Amino acid sequence: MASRAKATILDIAREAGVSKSTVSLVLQGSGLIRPETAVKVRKAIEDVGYVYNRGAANLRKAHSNVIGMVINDLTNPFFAELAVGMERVFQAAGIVPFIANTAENPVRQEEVLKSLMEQGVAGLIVSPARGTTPGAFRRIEAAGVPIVFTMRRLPESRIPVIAPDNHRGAFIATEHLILKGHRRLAFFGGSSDLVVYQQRLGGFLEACETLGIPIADRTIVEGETSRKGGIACLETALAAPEPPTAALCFNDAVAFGVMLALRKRGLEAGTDFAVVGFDDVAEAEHYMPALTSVAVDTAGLGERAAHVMLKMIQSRTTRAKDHIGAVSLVVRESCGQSRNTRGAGMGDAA
Amino acid sequence: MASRAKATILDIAREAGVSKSTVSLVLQGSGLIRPETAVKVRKAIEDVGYVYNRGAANLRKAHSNVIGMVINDLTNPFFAELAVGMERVFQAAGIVPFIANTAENPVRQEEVLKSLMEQGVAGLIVSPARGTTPGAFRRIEAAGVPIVFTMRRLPESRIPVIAPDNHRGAFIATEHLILKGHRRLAFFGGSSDLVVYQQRLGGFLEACETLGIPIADRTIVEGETSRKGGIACLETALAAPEPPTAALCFNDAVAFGVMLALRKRGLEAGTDFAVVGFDDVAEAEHYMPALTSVAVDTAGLGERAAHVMLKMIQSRTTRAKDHIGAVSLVVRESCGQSRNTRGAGMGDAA
DNA sequence: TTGATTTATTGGAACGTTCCATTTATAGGC
DNA sequence: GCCTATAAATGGAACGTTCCAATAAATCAA
Repeated sequence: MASRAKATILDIAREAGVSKSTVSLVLQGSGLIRPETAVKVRKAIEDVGYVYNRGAANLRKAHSNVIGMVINDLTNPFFAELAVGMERVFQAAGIVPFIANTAENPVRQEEVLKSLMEQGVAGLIVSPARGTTPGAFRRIEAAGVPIVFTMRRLPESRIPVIAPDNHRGAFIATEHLILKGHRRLAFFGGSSDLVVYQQRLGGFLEACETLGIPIADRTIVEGETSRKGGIACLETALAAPEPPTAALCFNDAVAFGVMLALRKRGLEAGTDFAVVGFDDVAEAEHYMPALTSVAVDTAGLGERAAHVMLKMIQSRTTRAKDHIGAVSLVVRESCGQSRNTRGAGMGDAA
Repeated sequence: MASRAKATILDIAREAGVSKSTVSLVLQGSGLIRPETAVKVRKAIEDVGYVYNRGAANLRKAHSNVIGMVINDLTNPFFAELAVGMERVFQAAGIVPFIANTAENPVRQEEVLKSLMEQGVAGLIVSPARGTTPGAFRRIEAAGVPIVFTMRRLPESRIPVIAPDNHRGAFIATEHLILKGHRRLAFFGGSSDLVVYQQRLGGFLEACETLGIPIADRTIVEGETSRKGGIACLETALAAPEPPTAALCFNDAVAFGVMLALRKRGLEAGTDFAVVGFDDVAEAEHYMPALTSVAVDTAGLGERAAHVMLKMIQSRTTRAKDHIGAVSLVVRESCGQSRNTRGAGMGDAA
C-alpha cells in the first residue's frame, strides 16, 4: 500500500504476469484484451496503488486533455459564474480544466500562460488582463494551441471571442431609462482602454443620440469596476450643478456601489435615482432594492466557450467564429416601479 | 516563426551549434556555461519559438513545481480572497498554482484530485467538499504528496489544517451581542455535518452558557450557507412566538441574506435586529448598514497555507503543524451603535 | 492435417528532458 | 615546453508511457 517509490506500468505488469503493453491497453480501455485479463490487471493496479503518469503519456501521444482557463479577476463573482458554466461542459467531456488567476496583471498573465504552455495544455480559454500587449498571444498561436477569448477581446486580434452583445445591452438599458422619463443620464465605471467599455459606452451613447438626449445632459464617469468605483462615481456625478437622475453602470459591482452611496445620502435607488447594472449576477436579484440589470446568460457563455474550445481541439483548428450572445434587460426595482418587462435579445453574429 | 512541429531542445542545439546538454544547462540557468554560449543559445531559443516541455522534464526529475488548489465553492468570494493570498506567495516562489473547483461535490472532487495527481503535482491545498469520505485522501497520502487542508478539516484525518479559530470567533461575537443587552439569540445557517459548523456553533453555545442565556432563549436554524439560506433562516426564526432579537450567522453570505430579509419586512439591521457575520469578506465593510463580522484574515490564511505547503515540499515531509489563525471582531453598524471596539485574537495552537 | 483468419499478447523504439561520467579546451605553474 | 588543474561542453542512459509491427494462440474452412 504505502510503497515508497511510485509504481509504474511495469510494476503492474509484473504483478499481473502480463506485459507492459497489455497494461497500457487496459488503461486505455481497449477492447482488444480478454476480459479476464483486464480484470486481473485492474486488480494489480489497485494493489500497487498506481497513479497514471500523464506527463509520460503526453510525451508519446502529443495531445493532452488539459485545458487552461485564464481569468483576470477571480474576485468578481461574474467570472466564477462563467467558470462554473465551462466546468459543466468540460466535466461531461471528462476533462478537468485548470483555472489560473492573473489578477488583472499582464506580467502575471505572461507567467501563467507560460506555465500552462509548458504543462502542454490542449487549449486555452482566456479573459485577458487589462493592458495585455497585442503580441502577448503570438507565441501561443504560433505553437498551434487553440485559444478562445471570453468577455474581452484584444483590439486587433484574430482570436475568436465569446462575449455578450455589449452594445445592444447598453442600448436597451439606456432606452429603458429614457422611456421612463429620465433626461439627464450617466454612464458609470469602467475605463476606456477596454474594448468592452467602448462597446457598452457606445450603446449608451447611441441610445442617447437616437432618443434625443443632448450631449450636455450625458455624464460619463470612468472608474474602477467594483463597488468602491461605483461609490466614487456617484459622488462625482452628484457634485455637478445639474446632476443626472439615472445611471447605466458598467457592471453590477459598480451598480451595487452606486446604490450603497445613494443610501448613505439618504436617497433610495428606484425612487430618487434610477440605476441599471450589467451582467445580472446572482446577487442582483436578491439585492434591496433588487437591481435592474442586463442579463448576459453568464453560465451560457461559459458553456458556449467550452464547446467552441472542444470543437477546435477536435478538429485541430485554431480558428472559430465569434459568438455574440443574446442579452436581455431584467427589470426589477432599482429604476422605478417594477413592471415585469423583458427587452429583446439577439442571436449569433459575425 | 510558425514552425509546424514543435521545437525541442535538439532543434535549439542544432541552431546554436552546441549539444543538447548545453542547451539543457542554459535552460536551468547553470553557471557552468560560458556567458557568450548562453547568449547564443538563448537567441536560438527565441528564434525557433521553443516552449519548454515540463512533462518530459518531470519524467526525469521527479519533482514538479506544480501545486494544485482544490476549492469547494469558487462562487463564494471568501474562497477567491483565500486564493489570492496563496497566489501572492506562490508567485514570489515562481510557482503557478492551478485552481480547480469541486462545486461542493465529492464525486467531482475525486475526479479533480485524480487529474491533479496524474499531472504530477508537488502538493495539494484543499478545502474539502461537504460529504468527503474519510478515505478520499488515503491514496494521495500513500503516494507521499503533501496535502494541507484550509478552512475545513476532515473528522479523523492527520492532515495539517490551516483555519481560523472558529470557536473563539463565535464566542467573542456572541459575547458582544449579549453585552449589548440581547437575551434571545439565534445562530443562523450552516449544517451540522461540517466540522466548522460545530466549532462555530460551539463557540456560540459556550458564550450563551457562560453569560447565562437559558437554552429556551437560544434559536438554532440550520440552512444553506448563502444569501438565500440567510433569508430562509430569518423567516423561520421570526415565525416563532418569542423570536430572537439578534443573530450570529455562520458566514457573511448568510448575514447578508438576513439583512435583506429584514429590510423586506421593513426592519432595519442594527436598530430592530442585531446581526453579526463571520469571515469579514470585503463586501461587509461596504454594505448598508455595514456588517459587524468576525475577521479571520482570509488572505493571511491563504498565505500561511502556501508557506506551509512550500516548506513541506522543500523538506520532503508530509506532516506539518496545524495553524489556527487569530480572529477579531470588527464592529460596524449591523448590531447597534457603532463603537469601534476590536476583540482580541490568539496566535498559534497545537 | 494444413493453411488462412481472427483474437490476444508482446517487445522495442520513440517521445523530450536531465544528469552522470567523460572528453575537450583553456589556463596556470614550473 | 610539459604536466596539472580548472572550466566548458558533450554523449548516452534513463524516466514512464504509447504504438507499431510482430508473435503466439485459438478458431475455422477445406
